[in-house]
Amino acid sequence: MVSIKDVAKVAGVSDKTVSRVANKEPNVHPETVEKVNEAIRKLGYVPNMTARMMRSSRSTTFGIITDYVSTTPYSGDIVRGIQDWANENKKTVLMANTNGEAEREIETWRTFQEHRIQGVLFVTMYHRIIDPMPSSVQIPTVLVNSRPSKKRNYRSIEPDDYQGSTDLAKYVIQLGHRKIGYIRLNPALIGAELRVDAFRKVARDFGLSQADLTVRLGMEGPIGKETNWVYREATEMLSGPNRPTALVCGNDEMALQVYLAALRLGLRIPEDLTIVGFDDFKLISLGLKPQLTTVALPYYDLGLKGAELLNRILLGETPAAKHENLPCPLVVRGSSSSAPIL
Amino acid sequence: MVSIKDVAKVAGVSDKTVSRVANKEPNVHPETVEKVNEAIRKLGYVPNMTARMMRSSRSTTFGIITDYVSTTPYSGDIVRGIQDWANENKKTVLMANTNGEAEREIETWRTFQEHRIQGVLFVTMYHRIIDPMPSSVQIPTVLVNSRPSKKRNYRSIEPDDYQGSTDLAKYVIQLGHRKIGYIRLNPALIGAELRVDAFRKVARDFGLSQADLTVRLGMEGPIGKETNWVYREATEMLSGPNRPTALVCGNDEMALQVYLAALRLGLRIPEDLTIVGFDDFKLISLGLKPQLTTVALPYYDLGLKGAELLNRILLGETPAAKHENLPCPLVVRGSSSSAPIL
DNA sequence: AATTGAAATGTCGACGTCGTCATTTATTTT
DNA sequence: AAAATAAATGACGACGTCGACATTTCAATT
Repeated sequence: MVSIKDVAKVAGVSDKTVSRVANKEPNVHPETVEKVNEAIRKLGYVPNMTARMMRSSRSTTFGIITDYVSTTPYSGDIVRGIQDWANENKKTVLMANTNGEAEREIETWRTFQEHRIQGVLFVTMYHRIIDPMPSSVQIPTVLVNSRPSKKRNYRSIEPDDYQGSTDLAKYVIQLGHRKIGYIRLNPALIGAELRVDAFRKVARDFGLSQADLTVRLGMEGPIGKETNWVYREATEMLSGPNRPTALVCGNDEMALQVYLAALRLGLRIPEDLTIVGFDDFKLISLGLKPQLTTVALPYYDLGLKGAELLNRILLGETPAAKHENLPCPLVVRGSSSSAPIL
Repeated sequence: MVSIKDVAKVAGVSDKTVSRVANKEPNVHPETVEKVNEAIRKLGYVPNMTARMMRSSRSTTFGIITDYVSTTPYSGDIVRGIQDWANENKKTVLMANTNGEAEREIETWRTFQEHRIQGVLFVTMYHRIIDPMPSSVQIPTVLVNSRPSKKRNYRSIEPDDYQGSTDLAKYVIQLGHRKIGYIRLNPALIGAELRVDAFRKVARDFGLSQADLTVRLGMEGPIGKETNWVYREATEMLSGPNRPTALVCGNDEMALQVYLAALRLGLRIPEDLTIVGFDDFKLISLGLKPQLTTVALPYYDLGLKGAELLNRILLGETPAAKHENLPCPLVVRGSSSSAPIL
């Protein structure tokens, strides 16, 4: 591999001068710069990061630890957000996946330490509470899409499920719907709780009675292996004599089930029934006919801001908030309309 | 940061001996090993990869270059496959995403060179023909999920769309279906061509006439921004007097549209109509009711085998085939059944 | 006890880069 | 033209590790 010394020899200068040129330091004669660059080009010299890091004993690499990448589609967007930020800011990204296994997580922290990375972005695929790194490892870390358990002291970037659900609720209720069904997510997820709480709150604020908002459980069991009651619940709710005019789903996956149930029952969307989801999984939300009104999870921004936050921390700044919430924008599409006038 | 020398001092041995212990070299006195390990534990010493790499001037890092991660869900499984292999084999993974932009790709190759990575896995999210790295860069590279244009000389790992589609066709035809509709993918994708060709071939082999298999175009236009005719086409095909008893979809996304169209028309699945897809995007294939019979894309294995292949190449082996195809297994679920007897 | 071979440990330097400081060369000032 | 200052360049070593080789210690053999 061609080194700075090879370049120096060819350019007829000292290695230090080549170093200067490579790092665009001032006080190098323009002619020398030209000569050196010529040699660099000729030899195809590329600086050796490894040596650089060693010399300066600080790296420019971020580590990403993910848990269950495969289960949630699009969660890869978090990673993409990080990468884009990294690219913009001349950082490199080392990645590892734990599959949710503790042993792998420990190995990963170790590997990251060996590589002397600057900091870690701990990315979970569900918005949930976690407790990373029980070991003695001391690498600056930011949690992305999850909240640290109280005993730990990490900063985090999370989606604002509460705000998203609030906006969604207002939207649906302001469309005039008064009989609303809500099929909720697995209680194991933070988002589930936040979403249903927000919706209930808004319903109350708008004067809906207990009976106007029916909440049913759509999924339960351990994450990744839950049992799915959505189709059954939806069919049941929609078959009754006093059926809701709007069905709100804990997420888009559920909304798909609800579509199928509704169509099977001969209901037209949105004329007879308004359906809304949450997450904006494009595969579903854009694939459905009509397309789904839903709330988008800011995956990409979560990654982007997470990286940015980590960087600020590394720079010694101490950002105010412990947990930053990113907005979940409401995306109105064709599956929702005014409540039918009775 | 604590170095090998600090450990040496505490353990009362030379740095070299610590090195030996750290690398589990033979011929170190058991007592010494114990003493050194004690010191390592006490000081929390973690070997410095950077220095190791420099010393031995070879890294243990693979680079991954991806293009459009976000557009295809689950394609992240390719990356997961690579990571799992890497983890198993003590390699680290450096990642970068190009978003399909040439400039970013060039930057990425450069960065990877700076890091002196061993080799690159070039991962595309669609099965298509590409031409990476027009520059002079010379890093061993394996293409994953895509095929290099002829002029280039890369090895690749690809899904066997043809085999998958062949199996699917046989399955559907052996169920007794004789009037079959096929809604095909964007011609811009290799998979599209392979899938439809295989299906046609099998139909011919089984003695179906030209009229028995109707192929329609479901999507066209530039990748990522195509226009979608699927719902319209499906509705049209299924409304006719002589409608097919089975509808084959270029992928699962299309199958979703077909479900919606069929349900709207009051058709029962699978009693009245068999629907099959391709890809096995779980969000759809498991979300549909009944669940979708489809062909699974071996994303995870693509990554795993890709990493393995790259490693073999780095070890100096010269694997026989230029392009390795991985099987796409047929996954039979509830959306398919025997053709109704007329 | 002397000899021999193996086992255990140590010394030294180099990998590629760049910070520190020294030296040379060019430019400005008096 | 000499002195003072600034600009340009170079020599050297250290970052942490481990390969090559040297030396010391120990156990086995005669």
